[in-house]
Amino acid sequence: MEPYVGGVGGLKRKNVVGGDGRELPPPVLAGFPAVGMGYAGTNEGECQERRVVVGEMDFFKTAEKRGDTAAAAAAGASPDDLSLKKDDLTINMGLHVDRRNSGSEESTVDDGVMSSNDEDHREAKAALAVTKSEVGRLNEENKRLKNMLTNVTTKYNTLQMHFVTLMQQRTNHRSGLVAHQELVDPEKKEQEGSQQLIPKQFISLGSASLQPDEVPHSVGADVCVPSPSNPDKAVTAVDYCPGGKSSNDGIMPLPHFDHHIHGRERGSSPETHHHHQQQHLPQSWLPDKVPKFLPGKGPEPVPEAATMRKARVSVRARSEAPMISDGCQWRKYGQKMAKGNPCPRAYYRCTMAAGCPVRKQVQRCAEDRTVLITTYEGNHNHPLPPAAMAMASTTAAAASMLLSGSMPSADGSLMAGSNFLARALLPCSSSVATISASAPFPTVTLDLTQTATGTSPSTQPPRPEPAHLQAALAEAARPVALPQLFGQKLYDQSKLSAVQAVAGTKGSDSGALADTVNAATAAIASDPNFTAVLAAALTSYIGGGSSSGGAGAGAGGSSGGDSCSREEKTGEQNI
DNA sequence: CGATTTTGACCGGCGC
DNA sequence: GCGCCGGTCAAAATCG
Repeated sequence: MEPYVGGVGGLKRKNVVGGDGRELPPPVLAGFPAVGMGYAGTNEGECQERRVVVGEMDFFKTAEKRGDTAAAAAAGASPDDLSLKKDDLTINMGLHVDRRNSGSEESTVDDGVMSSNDEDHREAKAALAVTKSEVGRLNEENKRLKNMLTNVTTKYNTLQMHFVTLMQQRTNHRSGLVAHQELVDPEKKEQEGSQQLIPKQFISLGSASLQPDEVPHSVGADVCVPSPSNPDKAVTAVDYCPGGKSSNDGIMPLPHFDHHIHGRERGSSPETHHHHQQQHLPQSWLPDKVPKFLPGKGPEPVPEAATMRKARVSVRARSEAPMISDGCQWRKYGQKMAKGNPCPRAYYRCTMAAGCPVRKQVQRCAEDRTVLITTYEGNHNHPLPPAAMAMASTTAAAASMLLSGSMPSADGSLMAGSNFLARALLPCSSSVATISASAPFPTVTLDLTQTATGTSPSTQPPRPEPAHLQAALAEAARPVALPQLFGQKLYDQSKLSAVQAVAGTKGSDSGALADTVNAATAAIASDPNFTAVLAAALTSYIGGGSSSGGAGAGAGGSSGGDSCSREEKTGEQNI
């Protein structure tokens, strides 16, 4: 074994040296440098590296700010039902804010009032009159919208309970080793679930003070995580509920999602294997984890190798900052030019704990370089700060879905319905989760960019009108749309973490998960950060869908983190 | 001085 | 077998 003789680093650098003595990367490389490199330009033309640290785009801080605004809007101004107006979009949506619209309105009125010209006065009065009538109309709309919001919230709660019921049923079946039957007859399951749509189960799930034997065993059983201190000891995720025993000083344990199933993974560097060992989980959790791959039942039995893939979660966000702040600490360990994208792809690994196997790739979208694509992979082996929980939960839930073997069906019915649901439930957001099945690794993409560019509603996907919303909810609640479900604990923790991240964390004794869920429900209207979490929940929800089997290993191509165009070619499906 | 970034080399998978 | 490609390594440089 020869010691590795790595590159010679700086000695071989051929880059131009900047005026400050620092080297400048080749122009193409400098396009959108990743973290720490400081990025001063706003587009590909301004690619010079400078040590002017613009700082990361703080995903959650931004969300919080917007949340305040959105909350104010919910209290007074109108969120304008489900067919939002421009201002509402700026409040609730994307990562960009365009306030020109509201500003221009005000200036119009002011200009009129200040004018000494009679005609201008008349115009100003007319404008004021119009404004007053507009205000009245908006107030009416406010009331109407509040009612609608209540409706949506109620129905969302209903869906949640629905989910919980199904989760428990599913688990009960699994415990009887008949999990696969749920695949065969999801409709029946759902009907049963409908009949048991009772708060009792909701409460039982949410109550952190339940006796151990009262807690449905399934609640935490789906997500077994190795204890950071003792990787060999699987800990159910329920142990991580803030209402539980865990005490943490602002650091929250994370939902764990392990996509590295027993010793196979692309790229087998020594270190990678090392991480594998750290993550090695008791085999007992496997069958439960991948019910889909029970032999001999599926229409297309998937080779075991196909299950041994990493799941990835890709987040697309519009940002001029070099990196989205997701609450974790990252260390850059590489940068490569990826084929088909002039922007370099940066590789980071989590440095919050030694040996944390989580990595992420950051890359600009080739088509729209304002879009930052962050792809997460792996599981943290350490607690996370609250700010990191939302993202981690999102990725965990999404990845868990993939890991569970639930791939999107080629039949788009479920997808269509859920997409509809997503848009209905997220009227202020267009976060769209997509699943790429043909990439080497199954990838969930959460697209948070869609409304950020267009301020014109006409350019947006049609927002559900009230009637449409009803239809969406109804469709989403169809029996066929509620198949075997996702890792329930992840689902719960998604919401949990969302609320905590949004509301600044209730603390370790926040208590009943039910409260959290309720708060999360309330958060729908007040904080766009919930978008990601609900997207995760939806993703998980979809994850229980059909079982068309793992897609093949695509040819060498990259997955979520790669260019937009390629991903679109890979037959991903909208949720 | 430790942590982080930079960057060419190395490695393994895959397609031809 | 060869080349391409994505991912990772690790020495050197840089930062705080």
